[in-house]
Amino acid sequence: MHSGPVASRSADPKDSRESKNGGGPQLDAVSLAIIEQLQEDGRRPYAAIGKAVGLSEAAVRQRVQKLLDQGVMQIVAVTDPLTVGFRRQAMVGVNVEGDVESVADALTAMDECEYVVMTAGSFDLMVEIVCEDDDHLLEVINRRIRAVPGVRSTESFVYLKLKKQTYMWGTR
Amino acid sequence: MHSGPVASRSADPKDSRESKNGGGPQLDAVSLAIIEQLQEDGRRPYAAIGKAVGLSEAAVRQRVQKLLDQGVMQIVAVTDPLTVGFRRQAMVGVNVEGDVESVADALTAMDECEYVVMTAGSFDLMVEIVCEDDDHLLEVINRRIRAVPGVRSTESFVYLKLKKQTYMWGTR
DNA sequence: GCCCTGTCGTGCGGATTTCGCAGGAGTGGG
DNA sequence: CCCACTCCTGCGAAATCCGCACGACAGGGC
Repeated sequence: MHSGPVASRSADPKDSRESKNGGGPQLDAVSLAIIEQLQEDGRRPYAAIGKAVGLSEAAVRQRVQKLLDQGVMQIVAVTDPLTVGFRRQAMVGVNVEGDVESVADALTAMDECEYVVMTAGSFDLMVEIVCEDDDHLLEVINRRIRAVPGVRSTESFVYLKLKKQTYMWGTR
Repeated sequence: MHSGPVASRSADPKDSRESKNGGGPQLDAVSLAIIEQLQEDGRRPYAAIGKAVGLSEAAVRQRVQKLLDQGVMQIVAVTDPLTVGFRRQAMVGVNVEGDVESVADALTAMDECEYVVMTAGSFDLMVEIVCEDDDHLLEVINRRIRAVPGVRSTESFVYLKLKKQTYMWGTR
């Protein structure tokens, strides 16, 4: 009475690239199910998760720990920044001349950049900025981001109201 | 030997608007500190949090529960969608004629829209889309979003690579 | 074939944490 | 002054977390 099709484990021991981004280590169905459980409630007990996915409590615990260590997933509290005292946010589209990735790395290093993604389209990069007030936002966009070598131009979209924010990937 | 400046509690009993968005219920310093703890590790024990913020275990537990109930914060697992099998993502800028908020509500109702925000700038709305493949993405953008009444035009930015994704608001 | 190695799951205590409840302190209104 | 309300504390019972040892299974080298 174990589980059914458990642990096909396509993982290749030699091929353990934990690059945190890019292709990814290819999760099996059980790990996916565990992640779904934790997306519904990040504090759900391991035993309850085990019951839901057909694994023992200890096995779930080890898998979760590994997913955490590998950086595949993180369990965190998320909030509406406006509620927590960050009054100005913006999405910034960036156009780059030269190496896009090096610019992306420079932006990634900034604390105020909460989200950095390389895109196809009329922007090369999209960056989400979280600031305390207008002065702070102005400084980040006009002084810091535009000062990065390779940045040709930027366009800003100041947030007026956050309507939706979910983390239910895979739960559909 | 309690704590020092605890519980100034600016909360006004009459003024308990828990609108989930917008102004917000004005968190005090202690709740902020609790959130910071849980942003570092969503599974941190209440007792450890209590020690860090100068409160008893039970008090922390009650505060966390309230923050959860009010929708100020949620504790969840977050992942890189690419790792979890969602191979196509895009940010979509939307221009609206008429009531922006009703369009935003319509987009919010779509499962594939993971993030919806009203903005100032050359777009009225920015929407993040998470899809399984190109067909799926195409359908969501060209059929569903553009079919919403009031949508004048859209511009898409397909994700090539996610460079940064953090949840450390308030931890700075 | 055989052994060695590494990965993964299970079972089992003991320490820790969570949870529910009752009580006390502080505040504001009638 | 009393009442209603909110928030914090303390405590005991139940549930959970955590480390550890063992067995099962697959792959590589000899």
